[in-house]
Amino acid sequence: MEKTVDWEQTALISELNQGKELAKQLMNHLHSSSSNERREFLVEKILSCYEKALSTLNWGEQPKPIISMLESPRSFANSSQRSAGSDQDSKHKDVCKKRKALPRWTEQVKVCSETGLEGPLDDGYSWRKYGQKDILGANFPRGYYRCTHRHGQGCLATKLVQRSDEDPSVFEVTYRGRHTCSQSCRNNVASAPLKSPRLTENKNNHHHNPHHHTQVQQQKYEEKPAQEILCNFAARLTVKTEGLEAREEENVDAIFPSFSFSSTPIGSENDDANLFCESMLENNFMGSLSPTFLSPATSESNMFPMSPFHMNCYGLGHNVQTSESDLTDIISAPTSVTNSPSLNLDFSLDKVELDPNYPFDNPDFFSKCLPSASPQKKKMFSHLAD
DNA sequence: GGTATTTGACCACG
DNA sequence: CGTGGTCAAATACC
Repeated sequence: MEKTVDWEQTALISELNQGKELAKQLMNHLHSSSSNERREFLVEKILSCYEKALSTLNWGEQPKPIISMLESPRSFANSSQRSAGSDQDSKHKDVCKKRKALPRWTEQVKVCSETGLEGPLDDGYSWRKYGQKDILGANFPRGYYRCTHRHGQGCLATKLVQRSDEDPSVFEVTYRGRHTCSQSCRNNVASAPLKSPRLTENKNNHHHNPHHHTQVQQQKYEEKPAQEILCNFAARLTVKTEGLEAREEENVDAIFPSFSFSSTPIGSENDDANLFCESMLENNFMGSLSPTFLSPATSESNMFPMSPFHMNCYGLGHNVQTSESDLTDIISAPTSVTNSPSLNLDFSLDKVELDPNYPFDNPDFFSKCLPSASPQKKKMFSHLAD
């Protein structure tokens, strides 16, 4: 428990420091010719920082329903073992009780509401929706997705997508289980035809959904070129590891290599790194990584030795701090450790355990992985690659 | 016709 | 018994 307290304090300090630095950044942007979008983004991040800090202080007092629900995993229907039709009576008898054993983590994916971008973004994997449920206390229904290759390859990865009540432009995506399928991440990362599951808000919910997004908007979204959508994907992405019970299968330390959980203020010298993270997000790059980083067993996993970097960008100290205990105790925290992209921006690429073979110096890298990055950012990446 | 989504029903858990 | 998670038939889409 002391660890938790220490961590809380660290997280709190980090968030507050971060808020301060972001405010400074914002001040600079006020004097420059920065776009309103950039300013709004900073404001949003600042608000988020303080929100997180406050939430940290309130730990255990007012757990969000959505988070606390994660504490009580339900039965796990191992559908691959289920037979249809005649076997109805026993169909749940052989339910695997080990759902809890599956690694879980949550991402908060923020999208620009004004872009008409709706629904969870493509994360590099193909998902098939298998259910939708109105959740008590939530304004929006929760969507249930499983890997398309469940039957073909027995991939048990699933995810839950819950639109945030507080900020409808935020989707909480809870991944569960890792991909054992061999679907190619790289294809999806590079030219991800943005999958657009149908709106999760539906007729059951429109009565309390003031925005009342309809199929029309959905259509608009679907017709948008992926690049444009990605460009509009102003992003906030949080990854919360919700359970590391998978330790029984793999060494967590190996999954989460050491990284700093620093509260080093973000100076101007870190702007590059900041932009780097941002750009990764804008191109949905991180989203593609996330399902991967807990999937070292997947043959594709080595494609993205970026996980530590990912965590450095988004402050996943949480995971390491709590890897020894059942994280479900921690998960009841009202919010994530942080969803602030710049928490740990004092990294250097040396620190990060990047695969030396990772093709940063490959000209194709930017065109393939960062198709919509601006020339300036691409240039900046080149600089970082050096 | 194959594949994906919707949706009501069922089930397990607390 | 209420709730979240899943199934599977019906439906929609390509």
